[in-house]
Amino acid sequence: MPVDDDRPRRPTLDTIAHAVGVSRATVSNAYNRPDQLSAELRDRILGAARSLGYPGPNPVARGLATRRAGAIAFVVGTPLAGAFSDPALSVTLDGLISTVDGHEHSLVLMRGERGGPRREAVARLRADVVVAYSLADDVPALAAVRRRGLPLVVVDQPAVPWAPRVEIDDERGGRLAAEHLVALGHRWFGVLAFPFHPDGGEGPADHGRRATARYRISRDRLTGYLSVLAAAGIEPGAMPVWEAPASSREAGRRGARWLLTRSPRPTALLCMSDELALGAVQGARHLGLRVPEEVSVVGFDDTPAASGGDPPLTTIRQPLAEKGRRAGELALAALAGDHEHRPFILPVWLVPRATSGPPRFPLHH
Amino acid sequence: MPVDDDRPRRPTLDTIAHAVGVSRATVSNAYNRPDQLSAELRDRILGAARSLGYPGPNPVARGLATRRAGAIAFVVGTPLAGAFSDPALSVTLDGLISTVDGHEHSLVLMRGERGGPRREAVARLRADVVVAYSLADDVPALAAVRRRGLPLVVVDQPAVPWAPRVEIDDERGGRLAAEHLVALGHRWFGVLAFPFHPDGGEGPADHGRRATARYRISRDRLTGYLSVLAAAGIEPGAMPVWEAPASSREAGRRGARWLLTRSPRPTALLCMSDELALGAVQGARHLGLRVPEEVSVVGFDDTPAASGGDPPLTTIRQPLAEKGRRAGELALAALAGDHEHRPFILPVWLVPRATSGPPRFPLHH
DNA sequence: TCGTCCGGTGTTACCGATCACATCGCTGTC
DNA sequence: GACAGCGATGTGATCGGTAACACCGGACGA
Repeated sequence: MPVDDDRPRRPTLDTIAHAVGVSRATVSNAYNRPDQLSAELRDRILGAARSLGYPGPNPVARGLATRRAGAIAFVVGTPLAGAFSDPALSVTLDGLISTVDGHEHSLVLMRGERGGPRREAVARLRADVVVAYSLADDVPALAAVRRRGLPLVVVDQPAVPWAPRVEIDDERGGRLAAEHLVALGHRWFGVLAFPFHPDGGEGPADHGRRATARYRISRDRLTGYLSVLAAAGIEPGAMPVWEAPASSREAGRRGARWLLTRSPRPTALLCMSDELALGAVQGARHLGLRVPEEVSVVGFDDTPAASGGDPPLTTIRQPLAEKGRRAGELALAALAGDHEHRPFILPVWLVPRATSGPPRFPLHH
Repeated sequence: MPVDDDRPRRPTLDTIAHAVGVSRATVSNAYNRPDQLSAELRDRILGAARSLGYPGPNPVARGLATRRAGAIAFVVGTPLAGAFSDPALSVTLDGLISTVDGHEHSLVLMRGERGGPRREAVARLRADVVVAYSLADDVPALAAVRRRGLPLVVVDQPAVPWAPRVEIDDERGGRLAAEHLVALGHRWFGVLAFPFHPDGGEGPADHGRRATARYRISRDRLTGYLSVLAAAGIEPGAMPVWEAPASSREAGRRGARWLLTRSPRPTALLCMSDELALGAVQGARHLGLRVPEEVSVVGFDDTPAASGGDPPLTTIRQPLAEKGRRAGELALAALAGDHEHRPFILPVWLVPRATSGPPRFPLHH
């Protein structure tokens, strides 16, 4: 790629230095260390810069000299499009950006295809620290991050022993949801699950697929559900589990349609996200089932759509925005050389709303 | 900020060059121009790099040498948090990222506070081109972009004469929505509008505020609405217009609550986004009004939530993903030195669904 | 047999800054 | 009155690459 020198060369520090008759370092100081020179000279320099159209020190060159890219990378594993349509991600990202922005760092986004972000994209990444969000365990890109010597901060996933992380107790979240429904008297359940493997698979997930899951979150939430059901004397082996390919309403509708046509029909659906749950509510209605009279639905996350929905969704709340903020703080800390490895575990709560209630026939069949 | 040299220096091109006994340029070629050296030597170099833990050419240094930051900046004007919660943005951004990703460019995000992105953040921006999304006209940050000599691509807003842009015919969209409702027999309207000014104001918008609007989109859509109503002989002066501070359901609910308590009560609500419209539907229901029997609601955008909602929303469709993709193409083109200034205007359609119908009393009063 | 072309590699000059340190002219002090 | 101290500026090395071009030896054509 030849540099196209047809466009006029833009002014640099040198241009200004010559014009004012001082050294390059002094011009640099005018921008970066105002206390190092007299106010009068500084004004002269800045004035000359303005009239010469110099926009300030080139950030890339500065980056080389300071050996900092001046950016933090946010890496999403979600396949292809649609990543940003996930409100859980939106809210988390928003918390993150609100923390790092202003601290002279910008945010660069890197997305992955199926199987995670590309290794070579990591090699080209201009960033000082990487925040990984919702990646499968052991994606090759992470090895590339380590190879580059970049600090890594993990949100939820993947499980990386050498990286600080912020997460919630997903198993506890699962238990809270299941306990709520068991307490209401439900005995027949269906699970609308996150992906277990990064292969885009959709459909009923058998035991083998669940056991080898490469997403810790899906594993933990499912474990939470099952432990409660087992304790309540419910045979977990027979419980239908639908693996959705993504956290979207459309996927939730499809899953619910399958789950609610099993026999015996579940009276309660445990969903791993609010989007899936919202889709499940729609799916149930399409089947002519009333929520919560005939089917209870419990989500996960408590996104804005959950409380604003119709009906408002019973769900497990996790502090999404705070998760983003904490991740930002950890990233900033890593940049400052603070290598804290203690995971940050945020709380979860049950938020009962209008999509859960006692089953119509407490003793189904 | 002193460079912390306590951490061991990482290998560079020189390290590898010395180890293999070739020149720096040859190592560089091994990565960037495989055809410039023998395959055997290339393998030896790459092998040495691997065993020495060299992660490949430093992207920042490469950026300085090639005079490219290797990134495109996406600048959002939306105040503070919540930007990513807007599905219209999500979809557009996704289209954009899917285009530029893979072309050796990453995406850096810059958000603004009230009043737009900060000028100084623009000065520090490591990017080769800027994509501005939904900014008010004349925000100071744009002057900074120009000062830096960065190409600019505009999506929808702001109106910048020297920048290529992609947009829709917003006035036509407004007309389509209004014509649909007029044809159904409506005579009493309310408008749920986007912000007219970047001051976070919320409430009824009088004529003065509307006339000085700094958001072209809000201006044009409103003009579209009003032109149709005027043609139908409806006095536009009396029509209530609520200015929402953001495109969110919560804001929509609040606006609808005010609009639907005017007298005479509007039988139809023209909303500038689907999120506002979805909120309006909820607001109407809270007031005990049935949609569409007692209130018709028409949105704008046709986001996934519009079709998946309950009830499905009558709306104006615009090709959001394509907008993002086109913006990406324009950005890539600008990078390649192609300075095309013809605006890219995408089509809009009316999508009638379940939230619009004839008014209960065609001749109100 | 000699000149030329060509693939492969080294040379050298940047790219546009930052930073540690040297230098310079004053002022204040004993 | 000499010297230390200090604020203000200049010097020179460096950050880690890229790219144009020079150079070198062997193959090939005349």
